[in-house]
Amino acid sequence: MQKLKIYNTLSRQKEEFEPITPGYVGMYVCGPTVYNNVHLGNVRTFLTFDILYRYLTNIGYKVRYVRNITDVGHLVGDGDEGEDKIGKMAKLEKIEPMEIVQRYTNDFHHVLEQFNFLPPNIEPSATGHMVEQIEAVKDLIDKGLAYESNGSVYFDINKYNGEGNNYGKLSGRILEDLLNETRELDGQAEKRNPLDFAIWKKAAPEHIMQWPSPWGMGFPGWHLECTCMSTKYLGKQFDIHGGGMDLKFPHHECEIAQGVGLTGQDPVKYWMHSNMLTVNGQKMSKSLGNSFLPAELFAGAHPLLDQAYSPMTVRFFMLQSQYRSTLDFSNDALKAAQKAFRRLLNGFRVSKTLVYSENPEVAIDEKKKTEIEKAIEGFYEALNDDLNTAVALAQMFTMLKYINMLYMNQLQPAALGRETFESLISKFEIFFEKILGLKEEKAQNDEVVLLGMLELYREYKLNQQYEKVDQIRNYFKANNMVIKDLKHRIDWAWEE
RNA sequence: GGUCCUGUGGCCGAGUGGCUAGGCAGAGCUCUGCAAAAGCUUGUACAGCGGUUCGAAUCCGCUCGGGACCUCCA
Repeated sequence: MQKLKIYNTLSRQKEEFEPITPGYVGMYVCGPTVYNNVHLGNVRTFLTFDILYRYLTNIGYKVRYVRNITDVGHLVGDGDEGEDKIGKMAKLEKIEPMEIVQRYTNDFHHVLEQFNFLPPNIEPSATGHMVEQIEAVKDLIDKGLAYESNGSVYFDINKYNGEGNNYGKLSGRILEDLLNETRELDGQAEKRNPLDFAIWKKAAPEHIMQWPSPWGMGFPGWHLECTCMSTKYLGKQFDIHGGGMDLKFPHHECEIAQGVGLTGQDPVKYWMHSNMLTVNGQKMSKSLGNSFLPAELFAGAHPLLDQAYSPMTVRFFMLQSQYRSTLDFSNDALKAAQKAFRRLLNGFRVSKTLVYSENPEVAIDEKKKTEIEKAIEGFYEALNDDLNTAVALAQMFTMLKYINMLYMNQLQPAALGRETFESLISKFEIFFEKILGLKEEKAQNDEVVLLGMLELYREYKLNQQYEKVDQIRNYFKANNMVIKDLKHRIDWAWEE
């Protein structure tokens, strides 16, 4: 088994990954709040964990990957007041909240599919775990770590820390500092301490998403769902919890507090946070208005883009950086990525055609052989080093060079020996397809090539070269297509 | 204001005490009917100033620039 090292936000250093149960990995990733379209920044986070999931699986772990859908409880605006995001959209569009949820869940799935992300093993939703969340609130009240106030229930930070815990340990916050910087927000009066966070919120009568509870009609606090769903499916303690940097505080901090409060145990062994995607050096975010929707990118329909970029180009582009670094999004960078990806893709296509042949005349080229073996090993080493996909790709380009040489007949397979040759080909394909999750994309405009064929057809016909004409017709026929030779134009159609 | 991250060649982006990252772009060569593709060669890069060290892009200090979190955000 590969020795994987992961940067753990909790310890602020790279740690050797050792699962709680040997051979098995439980991993939880905070999914989207489905109140509008996912943007490219969101995609980067899910890509990070897609790579992790693929890699863990590939090196032999049995992985249970849970990624939630937040469909209630995430509030608009600051603090613990404000409307529910989904409720707000539903009101604006005058449709059922569940219609909002369904629409953007579909969009989310569609986008992730385009980027070739593997689906998680379990994709639970907050509204589907209302019972668990209410039970958790009750439990926290029973344990004295939460209190009811005016129909809402808050987590008691002072009480929690008084029991020897450390709220703030994940994000490196100090309670006093946090207190000093607390702004005046509505609804603070209900809390014993401004830092206390809602685990259950009373719903105003006009609030469209609400459930009955021992504290009246209301809805769960945002942080609670992840605690309930992660522990339900992965256990009181599980291996990896991931999400974007911006969830570190307060979301993940609160999850730890809730988890510890409920079970007395730290819920997560390794916390992983992927960094932000930036545009002109600034974080891409919905509120800043500088976010790109995947669909805009694929169509090139955005003022900051001067052409369209395919999903795999973008995937490749993101893989060129390490997940803990910010990544800046620009036309130049994307164009470079497009070219590089296509080069790699051509190598992938070509690799499938390469066949080993013995040749006793050809001596083994030890230098090349060693370089290939080092590249293969280097690929694993790179991913083992906290998923350094940038370095892993660099190894792929070394492998690509030899694949191209073989393809161009600049290098004899026998010069590598059967073993190295075969491992070059098979590893390259596994790395490309299975671990990095790249794939061939059909040309969007194969129609253009078709029209070129028809143009040739027209010319041959004009020159009465009927042999060629028939040949072209046969190509079409072999693909269930026919050429329609009309008076005013030449066209093709599916054979009926 | 507090906490933290960051500044790498024309562009993107790894690295983090001594060993060529890589990609894109540029230049030259080989191959080639022409091209393309492919291969080869080619870059005195590490914000500035000082310090530690036999040796620093890498560690320390200061200065300047950029960013994140502290409030919804992946």
